[in-house]
Amino acid sequence: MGTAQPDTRTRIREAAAMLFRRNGFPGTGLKSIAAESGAPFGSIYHFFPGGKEQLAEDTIRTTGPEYMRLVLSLIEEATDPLEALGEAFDAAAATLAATDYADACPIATMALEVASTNERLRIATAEVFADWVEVGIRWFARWVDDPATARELAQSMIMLLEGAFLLSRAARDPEPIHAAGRSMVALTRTAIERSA
Amino acid sequence: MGTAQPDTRTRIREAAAMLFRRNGFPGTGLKSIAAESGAPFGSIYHFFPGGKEQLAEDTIRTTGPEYMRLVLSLIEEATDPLEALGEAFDAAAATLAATDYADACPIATMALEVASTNERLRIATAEVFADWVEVGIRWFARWVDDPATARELAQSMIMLLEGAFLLSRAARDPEPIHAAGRSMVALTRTAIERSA
DNA sequence: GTCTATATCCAGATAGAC
DNA sequence: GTCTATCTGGATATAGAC
Repeated sequence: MGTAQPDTRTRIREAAAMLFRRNGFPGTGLKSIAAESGAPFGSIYHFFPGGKEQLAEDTIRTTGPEYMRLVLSLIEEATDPLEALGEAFDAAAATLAATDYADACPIATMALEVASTNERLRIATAEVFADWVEVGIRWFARWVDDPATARELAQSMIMLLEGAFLLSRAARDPEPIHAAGRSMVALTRTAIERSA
Repeated sequence: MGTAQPDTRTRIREAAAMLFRRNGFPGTGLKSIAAESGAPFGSIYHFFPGGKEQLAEDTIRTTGPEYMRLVLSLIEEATDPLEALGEAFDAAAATLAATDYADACPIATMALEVASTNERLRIATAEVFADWVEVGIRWFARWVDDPATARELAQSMIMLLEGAFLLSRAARDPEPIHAAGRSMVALTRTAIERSA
C-alpha cells in the first residue's frame, strides 16, 4: 500500500511529542494523547509502563536530537557561515509562523517546567541541551580557532533561538527570530574577524 | 510592630507568584497556593473571583514589570554600558544559583505554556515582553543612534537572558548566563563602534 | 470577610475481559 | 496485544456556616 499507518507505539510517541511541545508536561493529559493517537488508553501503559514520566522522557530524548539534526541540516553544508546562520533563523521564523506559532523547540516548555520539579526529566533536558552545544561547538570550530569562542558562539546560538521562540510565540510575530538571526550573524562575524 | 504580616490578599499574590514561577500554570494548584500563603482556600475566590486564570494574569502583569525594574536598577546608573551589562548578567547568574536555580524569569514558563493554549494569558505575557523591549530600547538609545539598532539590542538582551535561564536551570550551572553576558557585551560593543 | 465542607470533574493509573 | 471499565486522588470551583 505504501500508505500503511505507523504502528500503535509510534503513533503514541508522535501524539505525545506534539502535545508535550504545545501544552507542556503537566498541561498534557494521557487521555488526550490516547485520543490524538487513536490508540486505546490502555495501550499507553502497555508500551510505556512508566506512564506519563516515561513518555515525557522518551519524548525529550527522541525529539531533542531530532530537532538538532533538523537545524544542523540547514547549516552543515555551508561555505559562508554568516549567510547560513541568517537563513537558518529565517527558516525557523517561517516554520513557526506556518504552524500558528506552535512548533518551536520541542522541549523548551517542558525543560522550564521540570527544572525545579522533576529531577529525572530535568536531567534528560540538560543532556539534550549539552549535546546541542557540543554539536554547535564542532560547527563553529570550522570558522574560529579558539575553542572557548566556539563554545560561546554555540551557546549563544541556542540561547538566542530559544529566547526568540519565547518572544515570537508570545507576540505571535516572527520578527524577534529575525532579530535574533541578525544578532547571531553579528556575533559570529566579530568572532571570525578576531580569529583571522 | 514593624513585623506585621502582609494582608491575606497580598500573601495570596506572593504565594501565587512564587509557585507559578517555579511550577508553571497547569503545574500549580490553587490548593498549594492556599497552603503556601497560609490563607484559607475560600479566600482565593473571595479576592480573585476569576479563579486560577485571574490569579495568573494578575501575577504576569505584576511580577513582569517588577522584574524589569529589578534588571533596570542594575544598569540605569551606568556610565559604561559594557561594564553595566556584564555585571547585570553576572548578578542574574548569582541570584539563580543562590535560589537553587528556581528564581529566573517570573513569567517565562507560563509564557511558553499559554502561548498556544490560553489567549488571554498569552496576550498578558506578550504585553509584558513588549514593555520590556520598549524600556530596553530607551536604555540602548543612550549609546547608539539608530533606533533599529537599539531595538535589536534590547530584544537580543532579553532573548539571551531568557535563553540563558533555560540552559542554566536545566543544567543547574550558572555558566550559560555568563556566556550570554559576554555575547551581549560583544554585540553592544560592535553596535556602539559602528554608531560612533 | 474568614473559613470549612462539599460538589463536580478529570487526572493518572490499573484490572481484567477479549 | 487490544480495548473497556473502573479505582483513587486531586483538581477547580462553589455553598454556606460563622
